Amino acid sequence: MTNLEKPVERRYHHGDLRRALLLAAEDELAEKGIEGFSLRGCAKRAGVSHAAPAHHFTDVTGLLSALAADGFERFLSTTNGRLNAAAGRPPRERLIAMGLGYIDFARRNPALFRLMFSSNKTDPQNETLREPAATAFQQLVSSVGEKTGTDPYGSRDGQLQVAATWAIVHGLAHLLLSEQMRFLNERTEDELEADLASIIARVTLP
Amino acid sequence: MTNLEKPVERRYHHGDLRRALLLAAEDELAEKGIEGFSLRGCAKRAGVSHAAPAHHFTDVTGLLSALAADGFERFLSTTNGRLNAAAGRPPRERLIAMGLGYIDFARRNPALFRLMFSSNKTDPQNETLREPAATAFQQLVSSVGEKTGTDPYGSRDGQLQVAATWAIVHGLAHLLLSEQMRFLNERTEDELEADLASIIARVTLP
DNA sequence: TGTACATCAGTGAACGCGCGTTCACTGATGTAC
DNA sequence: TGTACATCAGTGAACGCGCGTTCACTGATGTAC
Repeated sequence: MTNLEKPVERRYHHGDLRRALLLAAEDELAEKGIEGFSLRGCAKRAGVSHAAPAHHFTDVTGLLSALAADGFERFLSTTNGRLNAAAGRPPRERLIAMGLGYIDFARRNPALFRLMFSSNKTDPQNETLREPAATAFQQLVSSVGEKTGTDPYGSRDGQLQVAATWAIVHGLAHLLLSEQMRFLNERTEDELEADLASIIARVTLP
Repeated sequence: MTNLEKPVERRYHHGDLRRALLLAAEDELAEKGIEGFSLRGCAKRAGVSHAAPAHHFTDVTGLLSALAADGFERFLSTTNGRLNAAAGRPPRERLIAMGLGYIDFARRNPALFRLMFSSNKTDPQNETLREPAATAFQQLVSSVGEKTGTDPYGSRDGQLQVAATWAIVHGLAHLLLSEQMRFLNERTEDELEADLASIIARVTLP
């Protein structure tokens, strides 16, 4: 029996515990929510003693910040995917597509979304978190700029356009997550997508 | 020394502990946030043993639900105040004024706002919570109806108009609370009010 | 290729902490007569 | 007006729990020679 045939389990060293812990943390977060999240729970999911995470993340905040950073990267790839899928369409349509991707991400990863955008459990100073978050914001600014043909930073109106776009999309995401707008939550997937697009369109007008 | 001159402190019975606990809970929430909130902390603030709250609220969820219900009532009076202050103005302006009240409430009571709208620490089935929450929603629907001159429930477009208004205002509130849109958070109060109005206006067009 | 050794990644017991809840109790209040 | 008594609102000790963190340790890995 060669080493290759040996079962992976029961090795003293994990191999890639950092990655495994991030995956475990995401499961933990999805199941328990931010409020029920615990480091010990993550270690258990990763099949490792509860003191092990300290070797990879200094503390809970470190782990959650890393998870949020990871979330922003996936968030970016979701919105980027929508932008690319709409390549060639008018900038306004691409902006709406990106907004739908934003909402889609929030609905698929509700707890992670809350961690990224409304939690005080991450460390906003953390460089590995700041950078992807800033990139995500920059993508939005670029898309608005592409649509208006100007640099949104350059004018008050440009800034307001960015804010309005972000706000409506962000608001829709939160409302859907908290299930507080019954007639929106009761729509079928297809109706919902169409309606969300129609709502976002109100803000992206000229 | 008559009883009236006696200090209020040190009475075995509190008199109005229920109310005192709600006030204490609000302080606790504001200082510790939802995640750091504890029943014992509330009891301590109210100057009462930590087992006392059980006589008025069955458990933490009960206390937080009552607090959220109270929040919705104050929320309503804030938005109502804005509506009244704009009495006589065109419906569209009144709708915008209400939206500004919505955001103002969120900024003045950030933790309470999160408790009301994004928390799973309240009991949504709780009747005393459901009723004021529904009333708040109904107020929004009415204001939109007043503006369009129709019953928003009656048409898809009416529903979308309600959703869009709520979403943009809700999104702005969340973005301001999480301080994730720098150029918005950096504005002065007056600039901010004007800009928020301008953003909301984009959605309330015809 | 073999050996010595430093470094690294994990273990598991122990710590102190604050939490929500339970419980027998006690002091105050209100009501019936 | 006085008394007996039920009910109510608060006390404080005790419970068990899960948490994050610390610590001495051990087993595996990688590197220098």
